[in-house]
Amino acid sequence: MPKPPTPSLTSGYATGNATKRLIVARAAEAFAQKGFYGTSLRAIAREAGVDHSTLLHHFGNKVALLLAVIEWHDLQSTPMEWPENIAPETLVDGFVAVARQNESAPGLVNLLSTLSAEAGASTHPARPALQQRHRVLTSIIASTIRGRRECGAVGDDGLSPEHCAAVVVATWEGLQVYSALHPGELDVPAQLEQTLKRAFGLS
Amino acid sequence: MPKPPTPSLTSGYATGNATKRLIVARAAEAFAQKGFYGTSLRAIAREAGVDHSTLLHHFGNKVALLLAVIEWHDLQSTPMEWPENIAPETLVDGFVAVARQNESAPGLVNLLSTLSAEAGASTHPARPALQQRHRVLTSIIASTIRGRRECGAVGDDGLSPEHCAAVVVATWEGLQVYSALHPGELDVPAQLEQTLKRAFGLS
DNA sequence: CTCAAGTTCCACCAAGTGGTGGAACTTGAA
DNA sequence: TTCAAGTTCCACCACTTGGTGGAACTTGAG
Repeated sequence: MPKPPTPSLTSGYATGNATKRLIVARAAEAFAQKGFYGTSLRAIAREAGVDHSTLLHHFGNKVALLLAVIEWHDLQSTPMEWPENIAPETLVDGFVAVARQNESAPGLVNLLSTLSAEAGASTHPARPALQQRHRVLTSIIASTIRGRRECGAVGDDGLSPEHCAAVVVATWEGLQVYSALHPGELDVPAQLEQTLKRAFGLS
Repeated sequence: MPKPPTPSLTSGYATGNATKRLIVARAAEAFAQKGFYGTSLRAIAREAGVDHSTLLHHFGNKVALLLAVIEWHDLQSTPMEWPENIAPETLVDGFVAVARQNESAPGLVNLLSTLSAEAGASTHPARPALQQRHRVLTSIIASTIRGRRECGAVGDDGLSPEHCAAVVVATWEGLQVYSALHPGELDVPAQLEQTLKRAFGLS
C-alpha cells in the first residue's frame, strides 16, 4: 500500500473515516489561526491525538489536506441548497442566516479569510479552489441581480451583474476580517443584509 | 555589543541604514506572499543578499522585524498628511488616489491583507499594531461623517459614525483581498469612491 | 475463522527554523 | 591616524519541518 490518494472522506472502514473527520476538523482550526504555511502537520496531529504520519497516510500530503479542509468547510457552512431561481428576499434571508451562524464559529470564518488573503499570492496551492468558491457565490448573486434588473426593480449602473456581485462578496469578506480584528465593533449580519438589499433594490 | 534594540530606521552609519532599508523592503514582499508565520528569516536574508544573522543583528528578532515592516508600509502608502478638518471631497480624492497607487504595488496591499487576516487570531504579534492602524483610519472617516451629519448632508441611520467608518474600512480591505484573488475583475478605486461618497452623502 | 485491506505508530531522514557567540572588517568622529 | 562603535558573516545550537518505510495491529467481507 504505497499511497492512497483518498479523494473522498468516506471509505469502507469506520475507524478510518472517524479519524479522517477528526483530522480535518482540527486542521481547519489550525489553518484558521496560523494560515497554511504557518501550520505544521505535527501541530494538527497533536491536536487530533494521532501521529503526524497517520495524517499523511490519509491525505498524502499537506496540500491535499488543505483542499479537503476547504471542501469540508463548504459543506459545513452551506447547510441548505440554493434552488435555481430563488426569490431575492429568500436569498437575503439565507445569506444573513449563514452570516449569523458564522458568528458562533469564528475559527471557520478566520480559516477562509486567512486563506483568501494568502491566496492573493499567485503560487498559493488553494488559489484555484478559493477562486472557484467565490465564483459559485458570485454567480448566484449575479443571476439574482440580473433578474431584478429585468423586472426593473434595480437600475443598471453601467456595471455588469457579475461585477456588482463581486463587490457584494468582497464586502462580506471584508466585514468578516474586520470583525475578527475588532470583535464586537461590527454587526456583520446586519451590514451584509443592508449590502444585499441595496444590490437587489429591496426596501 | 550584546543587543541593539534599534527602534528607529536611522543611526549614524550609512551602510547600516542602507541594508536596514533593504531588509525591510524584502521582508515586506516576503510577508506579503506567505504571511508572518510562513516566512523565514533566512528567506528574507537570501533575497536581501545578506546572512540571516545580519538581519537579527539589526532588528533583534522576527516580531520586531514585522513591526518595522508595518511601520515602513504606513510611511510608504500614506504619502500626504491628512489635515484636521479636511473637506469630504478632498478626503475622497485622497483615499481614491491611495487606492489607485496601491494598484501598482500589489505586494504591499497583500502584505496588510494577509497580516490583517492572520491577526484575526488573538495571539498574532502584529494584532495591536494593525488594530491601531485601523483606528487611525476609522477615526478620520468617522469625524468626517459626524461633520456631514451635523450639517444635514447625510442622515442618521441609527449607527454611530465610528460604526459606519468601520464598515467603509472593512469594505475597502475586502475589495483589495477580492481583487488580489481575482485580478482585473474589480475596479477597486472606483468602488471605494462610491462607498465613500455614499457614506459622506456626496452626489 | 480467514485473511487481504486498511489503519496506526515508531524510527528515521535531509532540510529548514529562530537564535547565539565571536572573529574579522568597516565606518566615522576626534 | 587612532580607535571605539557599528557592521557583517561564519559556525554552531537545539528544535521543527514535510515526508518515507516498515512493523504491529484492527477491521470487516467471505
